[in-house]
Amino acid sequence: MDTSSYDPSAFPAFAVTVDLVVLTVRPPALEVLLLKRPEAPAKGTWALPGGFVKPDQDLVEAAEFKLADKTGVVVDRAHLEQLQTFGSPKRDPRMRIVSVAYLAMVADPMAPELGNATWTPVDDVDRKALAFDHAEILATGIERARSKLEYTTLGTSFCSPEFTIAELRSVYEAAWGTTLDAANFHRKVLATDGFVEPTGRTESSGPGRPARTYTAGDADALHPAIVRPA
Amino acid sequence: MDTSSYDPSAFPAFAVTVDLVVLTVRPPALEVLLLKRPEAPAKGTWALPGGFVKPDQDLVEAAEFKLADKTGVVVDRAHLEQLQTFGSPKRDPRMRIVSVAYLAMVADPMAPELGNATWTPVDDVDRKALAFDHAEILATGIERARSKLEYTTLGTSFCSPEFTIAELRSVYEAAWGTTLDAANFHRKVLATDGFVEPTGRTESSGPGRPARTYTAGDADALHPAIVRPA
DNA sequence: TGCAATTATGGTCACTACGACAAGAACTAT
DNA sequence: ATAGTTCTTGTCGTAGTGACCATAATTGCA
Repeated sequence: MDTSSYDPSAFPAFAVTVDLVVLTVRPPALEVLLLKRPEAPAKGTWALPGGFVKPDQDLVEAAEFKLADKTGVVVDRAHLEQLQTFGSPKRDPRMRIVSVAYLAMVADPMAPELGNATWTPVDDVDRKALAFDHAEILATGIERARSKLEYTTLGTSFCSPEFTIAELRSVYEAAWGTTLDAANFHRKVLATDGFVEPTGRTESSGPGRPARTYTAGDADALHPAIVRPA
Repeated sequence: MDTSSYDPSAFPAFAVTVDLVVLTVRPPALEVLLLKRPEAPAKGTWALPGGFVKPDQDLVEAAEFKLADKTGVVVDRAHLEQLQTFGSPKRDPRMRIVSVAYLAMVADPMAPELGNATWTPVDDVDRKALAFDHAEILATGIERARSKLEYTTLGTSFCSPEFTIAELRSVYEAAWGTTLDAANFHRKVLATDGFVEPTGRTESSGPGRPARTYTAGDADALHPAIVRPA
C-alpha cells in the first residue's frame, strides 16, 4: 500500500454534486424534469436539476433538497434512490466534478411549467441536446425506472394516492411504450399480495364501467415479475 | 437557482475514493478479499481494498488499478461494475470522503494469501468488525452479486475459462447458500441461448461420469431468470 | 475382475403462470 | 332504447418449473 495516499493533507480535491433524474408519467408519455440553464457554462441549454453538495450534507439529503426545491414534491410521496455516479475527468469543462445521480419517481404534479423548469417526454429529449453528460445520466435513469417496474411495486409511486388498475396500467404502458392486455394485467396485479389494497370505492371518468380504486400496498418486490414485452 | 453554487472558486472540497468489494467463489463458500490496515486510522482492523482517486483518473480506471494491484487479476477475465456511492459526512473521522464502491467478481485466483490480503468467507466477516462503513458496503455488494446471478450470466465470471455445469452450479450454491437440483439446473442452463457454449471436451475429477465442459456464452441477460429459492 | 458408490445427463409428470381471447357487467352518449 | 366504452371475470392452450426417476459413465475398493 502506498503510504502517501493516506496523508490527509495531500489528497486531491474534488467537487461533488448531485444530479436528479426526476420522472413522472403523464399518459401517454414518460416525462422528465429539465431546467434551462440560466448561466455559464452551457448557458441556455437544457440540463438535469442538480447542484453542489454542502460540506456537512449527506448525499441523499442534498438530493431531497434539490427535489423539493425544483418540484415542490413532498419527499414522502415520492420515490428517491441513488442511480449511479459519474466522474469522468472530462465531464465538466471547469474542474474535476464527481456527480452522484439520483432517480426520483413522482406522481403527476399537475404543475407543468414553473419558472425555467419543464416536463419533457423522454422521447423528445434527443432534440434538446442536454448539457454535459446529462444525456447519459438520463438514459441510465430511464432504463433503471423501466426495469424496476418489472420486479418492484414502484409503479404505484407514479399514481395518485387512490388509483384504478387502469391508471396503473397506463403507467406501465407509458413507461414501456407498449400496450398491455387489460384483462391479463388486471389479473396479475391482483394476484400479487401487497401490490395494491382495495379501498371499497369506485371511480368513474368518461364512458365505461366504473373502476374500483386501490391504494399502494406494502410490498416492495413483485413475485412473479411483470415482464416487459419484447 | 443559487448563483453562488456555480462559482468555481467557492465549491466545497471533497476527497473521493474507490472501495472494492472483490468476490470469488471457493466452494462451498462465497469469499471476499479483505486487507489488514497497516496504519491509522483503524490500524490493524480489516477493511476493503481501496484508495484515493487521482486528479486525472477516471473512476473505473481507479477501481481497475486497485483490483490489479491487490489481486493480480487481469481485468479482462473479471467482471467489474459500479456498486453504489457512500458519502455520509460521518463515515470517515478525518475528513469528508465520498467513496464510490465497485463490485468485482473474479474466478478463484488460487493465491489464498498475498501480503496482508486474505480471502474470507462472507459469513465469517461479522466476526472481523470491518473498518468505517465497510460492513454496509460489503452487504450491498453481496446482495447485488446474489441478485445478479438470478438474471444475468455473470455466474460464469466466477468460473474457470473452461468449466462444467456442475462447477457453475457450485457457484450458485455457494453464493446463495442453498443446494440446487442438479438435473433441473442442467436443463435450465442449456435451455438459455448464449449462456454457455459447449467445447466438445469432457473433464473428469473424482468419481462419477465425466462432465462436458463449456465456455461462457455471449449473452448477458438470462431469459427466463434462474430464481433464487425462498 | 466385478461390484458399489458417485456424478452427469436425460426424461416424466403435475402444477403454475402466461398470453390470447371471449364474454358479461356497468356505465356514458345520442 | 341502443350503441359504444371500459372494467372485470373466465377459458384454454402453451411454456417453464420443481420433484423425482432412470440411465450413463466413470472411480475406488473388494
